[in-house]
Amino acid sequence: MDKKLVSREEDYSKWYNELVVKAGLAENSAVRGCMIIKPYGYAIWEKMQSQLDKMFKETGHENAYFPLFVPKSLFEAEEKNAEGFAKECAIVTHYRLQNDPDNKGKLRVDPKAKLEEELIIRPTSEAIIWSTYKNWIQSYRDLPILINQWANVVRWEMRTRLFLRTAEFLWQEGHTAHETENQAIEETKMINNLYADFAENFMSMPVIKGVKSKNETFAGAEKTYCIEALMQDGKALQAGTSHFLGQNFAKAFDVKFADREGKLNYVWATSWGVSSRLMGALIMTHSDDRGLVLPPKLAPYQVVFVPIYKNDEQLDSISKLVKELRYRFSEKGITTKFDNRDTKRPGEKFAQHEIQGVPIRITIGPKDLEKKSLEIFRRDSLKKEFIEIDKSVDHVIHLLEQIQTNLYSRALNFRDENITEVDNFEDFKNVLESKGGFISAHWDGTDETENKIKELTKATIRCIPEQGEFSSGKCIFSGKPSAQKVLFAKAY
RNA sequence: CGGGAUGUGGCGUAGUUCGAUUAGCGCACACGGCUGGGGGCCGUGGGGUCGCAGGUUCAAAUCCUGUCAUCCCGACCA
Repeated sequence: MDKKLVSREEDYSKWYNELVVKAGLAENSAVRGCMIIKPYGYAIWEKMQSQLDKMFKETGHENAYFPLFVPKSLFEAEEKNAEGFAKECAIVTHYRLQNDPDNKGKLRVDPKAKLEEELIIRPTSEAIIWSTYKNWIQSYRDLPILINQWANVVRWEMRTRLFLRTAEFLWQEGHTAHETENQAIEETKMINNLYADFAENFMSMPVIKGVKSKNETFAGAEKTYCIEALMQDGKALQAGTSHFLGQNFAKAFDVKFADREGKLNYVWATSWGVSSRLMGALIMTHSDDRGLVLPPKLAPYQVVFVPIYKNDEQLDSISKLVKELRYRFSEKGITTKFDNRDTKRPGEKFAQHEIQGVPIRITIGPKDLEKKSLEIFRRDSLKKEFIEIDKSVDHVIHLLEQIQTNLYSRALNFRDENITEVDNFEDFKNVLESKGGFISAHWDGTDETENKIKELTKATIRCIPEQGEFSSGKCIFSGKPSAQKVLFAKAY
């Protein structure tokens, strides 16, 4: 099979890029670091979006939309947040172009159109949102505010990678305001659990829930909760974060409310987000050498019908059957597509749907019509079977469930096999070099040790896990006492 | 911003060391036909002036200078 994609042993990033392009998910744009999301990729994103949106709404959140531009004075209000993002901001300084007198047919920036105050293109929206919340909140009766926004943000990254890191990306960001510290913390945790639920039950991607070390905590947050996933090349990927912001933004933007006793208090805040990076996570969790593998719950269509025919009469009778089947499938909530393009041959269609990760393919030809059966192919195991037409609907329902859980358990096995317990720094380095994956080890809790390990090995603390072993021990690097093991890994 | 590399039809490339036919090939594309149960076959055809600017030369994709862009490796990050 010389036509398959670059094999796993070869450069993983090349493999990843080729896959993204060949599957028709996205491509690089002419603008450096930016990405064009193609229809098929966007369809998957929309699936994720609508599911997450539903989950947010079920937990009491509403959608709203805030401006793309953040005046610099607002942006710098919360100092830590501003400092954290300053190095990667795109800035609007002018609002008009004019004909260039020295260069016919070209335009130039009109020097007279300089903005009095620069506008930052949001790298995240805390600033603009909290400057707004100030006006919305007077009393505890105005709380909580539970708002989510679907938006694009810009972070001027040095090095980019399709979906995983692009200069502009799509995401959702939740921004909530609460009466008490406890309520805000509960919200932060609830959202992190919601993200984990989404990752595991919809993306079939196992994640580890935990808290970030101080070093890795979001700029401006008190505490960052996260979900961490492991990719097939042994690198970790931060899949979602939920931040407890304390009163930092309330103080920076002077957002006070009258509490139940009539006293003025700063409100408590959270923010949380997942981005189009989840697309990258999805790809890097399940794909194989034939291409993308999609969990049925996120596939733009779950079943594709491919007809095989020699003449119009054959196609007609196949089409008739497909039409009926599609109707029966859609009654059961299964999404289908009939690939009756006359411009491609079956073999090419098979290959294309495999690259695109369609969970189930049903092939129908004259032989099947005769035998009243169908050829059903599942993408995850690459196995074919023949099923009687009358039993096909129930069978496909069952198969889709199986694929969904099979993908999860496959990924879970891989993940668990790649968590290594380590007791000393030598082993730590060896495992990191040879095997990769997560390394569970004791850490003394200091920034200093964390930075030193990062410097020496490029591994960072992905999270302090919520669950697992809590026995105390000695830090593998400094030998100082440690309360619990934390997870290290090289990360995207 | 530091280190390395590369720019040749839509994509991938050969040619560059050592200057010389009409810049070659594969894929893709278009047309015709055979086909059709895993990226099939045959034939025909269209499309490039070699990233850009300048220089050397009888002659430049090839040599020189400058410039722009992209990619990879670092630092930074969801």
